[in-house]
Amino acid sequence: MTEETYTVRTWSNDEKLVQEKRHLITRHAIELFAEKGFKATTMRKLAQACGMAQGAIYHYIGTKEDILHLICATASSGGELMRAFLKERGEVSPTESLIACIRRYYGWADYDQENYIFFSREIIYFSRQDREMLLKSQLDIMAVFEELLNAADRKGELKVENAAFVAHQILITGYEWALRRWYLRSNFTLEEYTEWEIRMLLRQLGVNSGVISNLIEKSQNI
Amino acid sequence: MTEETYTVRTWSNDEKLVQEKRHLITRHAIELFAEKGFKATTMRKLAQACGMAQGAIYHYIGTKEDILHLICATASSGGELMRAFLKERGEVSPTESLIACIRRYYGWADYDQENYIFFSREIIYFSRQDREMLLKSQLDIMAVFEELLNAADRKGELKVENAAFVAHQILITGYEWALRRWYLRSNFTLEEYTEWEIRMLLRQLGVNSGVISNLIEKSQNI
Amino acid sequence: MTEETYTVRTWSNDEKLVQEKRHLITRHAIELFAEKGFKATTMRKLAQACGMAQGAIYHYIGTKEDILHLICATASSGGELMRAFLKERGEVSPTESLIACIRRYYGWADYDQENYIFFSREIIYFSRQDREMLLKSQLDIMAVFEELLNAADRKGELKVENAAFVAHQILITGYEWALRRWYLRSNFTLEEYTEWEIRMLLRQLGVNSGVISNLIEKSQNI
Amino acid sequence: MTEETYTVRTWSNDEKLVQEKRHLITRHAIELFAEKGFKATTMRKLAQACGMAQGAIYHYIGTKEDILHLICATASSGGELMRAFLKERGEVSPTESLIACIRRYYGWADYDQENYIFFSREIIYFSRQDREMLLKSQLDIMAVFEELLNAADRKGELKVENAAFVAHQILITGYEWALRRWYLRSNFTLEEYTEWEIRMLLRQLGVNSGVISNLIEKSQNI
DNA sequence: TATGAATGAGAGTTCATTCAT
DNA sequence: TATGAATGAACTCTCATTCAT
Repeated sequence: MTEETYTVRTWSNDEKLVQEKRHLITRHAIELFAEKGFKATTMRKLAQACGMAQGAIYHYIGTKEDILHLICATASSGGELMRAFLKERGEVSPTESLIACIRRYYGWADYDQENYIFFSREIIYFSRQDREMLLKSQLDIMAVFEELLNAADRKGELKVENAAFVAHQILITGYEWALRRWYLRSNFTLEEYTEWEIRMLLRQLGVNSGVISNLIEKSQNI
Repeated sequence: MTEETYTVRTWSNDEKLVQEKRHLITRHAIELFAEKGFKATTMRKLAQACGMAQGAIYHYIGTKEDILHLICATASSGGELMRAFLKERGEVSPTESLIACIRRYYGWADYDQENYIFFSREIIYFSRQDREMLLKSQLDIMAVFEELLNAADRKGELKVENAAFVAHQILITGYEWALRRWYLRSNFTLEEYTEWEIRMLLRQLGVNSGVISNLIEKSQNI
Repeated sequence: MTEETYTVRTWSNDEKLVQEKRHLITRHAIELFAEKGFKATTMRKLAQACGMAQGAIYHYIGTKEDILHLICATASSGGELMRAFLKERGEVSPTESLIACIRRYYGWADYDQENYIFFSREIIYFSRQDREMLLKSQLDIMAVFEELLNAADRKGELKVENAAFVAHQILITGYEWALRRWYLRSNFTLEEYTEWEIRMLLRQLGVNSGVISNLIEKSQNI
Repeated sequence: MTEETYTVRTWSNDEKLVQEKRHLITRHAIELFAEKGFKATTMRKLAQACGMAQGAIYHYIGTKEDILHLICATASSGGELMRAFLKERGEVSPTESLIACIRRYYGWADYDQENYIFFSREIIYFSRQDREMLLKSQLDIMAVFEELLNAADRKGELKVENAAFVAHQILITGYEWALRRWYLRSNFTLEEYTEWEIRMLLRQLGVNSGVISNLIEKSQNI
């Protein structure tokens, strides 16, 4: 958990109200920023989308940039979510866990597409701290993949030479689904896309074809 | 080759000068846009960077948006370049050609990093035509990879089940190098990154380990 | 009544305030446009004249051109005003009505001098619709004069050969008072100018000198 | 002849060349100014119309405003032209001369329509001196009409009570032809318009209907 | 003399932010 | 606490004018 390096200004003392309104604001902000971009989204439009007066927004935030920070703060715990997901699923073979995590991550990428687009596009407007936080989140996710790969290797389920590279490929393949979904969809459903990634991945890690098919089939039934 | 759907205004009749100045402008624009973003880059700063007066820029372009179009127009011939590259290299085995093309493309991604970042970030500000042009360029490159994969398959050099997916992965892996180089570099050089991609790729296509090593070694001597 | 073909943008929902501010803006705009011209009047100066900040004006209008339209919209009901005036005066002889209308129109021309100057000068900057609206207004006024001339003729009060031409002359004589008042005043008061016009007019329509004097005297007592 | 109160700058010593170029410039300037307005006409467009380089214009004039002055200087001798025209026609009855002058003036108004529109519209951009010069020109023309009216009155050809007012009306009727020709033409040809003015004028000056017809017919054969 | 690239002040307009109500 | 009118700095773009060639 990164320390909150700066506090977003508010005029209100009612913490709960502040949370509520900030949630409202960031929710609509992501949508608008993803569509039109941070700079091209005016506070007027954002206020309108939130059903608030222009001035009202400034009761809960200090500046437009603060919104980015708030979005960041709520959206930067990828690694933790992944680990929580793993724990919840309980003990299975590392390879099965890996497959489940890929499915999970690609599902998020699809669901949070707007966020992914938004973060990749507006990254320059984030503060250094926020940028680092976002990077850390992605590295965290990669670390999870890497650990699972290594664990599976140790168990002899597969053979990985460069876990860092492979983990990176798993991540970007999911990430690019979010970014390019709009035209990838003419070739693949998310399900197909995910399956092909898993299949190709396991094949390059030396897993036997029959085993791959079994693993995939098994993972679909979850 | 898409027809140029609109002409960028200029007050000059000296075609050569126009080319020169536009090159100057786009060069600095890419740099600034990549760093600060399109909206956040002011024409004053761009003019300054170009060593021109504010007004001077407008001799060679009509509007700020035109700059995007000019950048696009010069950067949207990926497929053609790739095919030209292939032709120039002459007849070799499809697999060797594939490897050479991957090296070539990743080299471009590294060299044009700023462009790649810029395009992925500022895409929303492009006109529909320009967006389509850029997409077409990427699809063109993917098509080259796909064709080579299929050719290699037909020759029995490898076994590909879903050439479209694999081509997509080759592309995005190169693309993401450009986008994430700043932190990937702490793990890989471009050379290493490219080699790992080639190695993983061939492995998942069922190429024998020994052959892979040979092919990679061979391809390095070009 | 022409339909309002386009709506002028405003950020305010308070209709009354919008009306008020627009009135303020157009009032000062006419003054400045009449003095310096539309193009030579800057929005900064206009804002200053209105006692507003530069940006404030744009809460109530969309563009500088909109001001022209707003001015137009309020000033293009000449014919209706004239007919309303006629109705209000009730039934009198057409000739007497004609004389009253001339007095009325010349009075307006004097009162609205700035408008008249402004319209005649800045006409090129008006939209086609607005131009047509203004022309229609003038033709409407002419039509009133023409009808009264014909009615008077039918009643045998005077003899008119070309009512259109005569109506046109009545109109432009009033119109030119507005435009040239600044030097005409060294020869005539508005009162004298109007009387000479009426006198000359009736004379050319074959009205007996004695009758003319009576009619004029009568019309002065209103 | 008004004294030239200020000299327009030139870099050339070749007086003839200067005259020639200035003529070229003013000729095109009138056209463009009449169509688009003084402010809306750019020096670039003017230079283009003249077939000169932007910079070249500034060899022959000092500023854009100078062009207005130059136009003025060439166009402000209405009274003299009228008197020259009278002299040339030789001795005829004042009334016949009056009619001829009206025809002449209305012909000019038609021919020089662009000038008339231009002067009436752009008057605000003229210097005080130029404005006075232009006024003087119009007053000169009116003076000619006034003198002819008085002479005719003295000869008993007609009866004029207020020669100044009548002269003013003759003038503005011609002037308005130039300004409103674009829609007046749907009702009158210039010839008809002029005849109606003459007919109405003579009638209001107490000239006998038969005589009017004779005079008009006679005047047409010139 | 002619050219047209360059200059930069200043135009219209936008918009994050403030503050009286 | 909420409103939205007001502010004014800063944006993109224009254009009369200059000046090196």
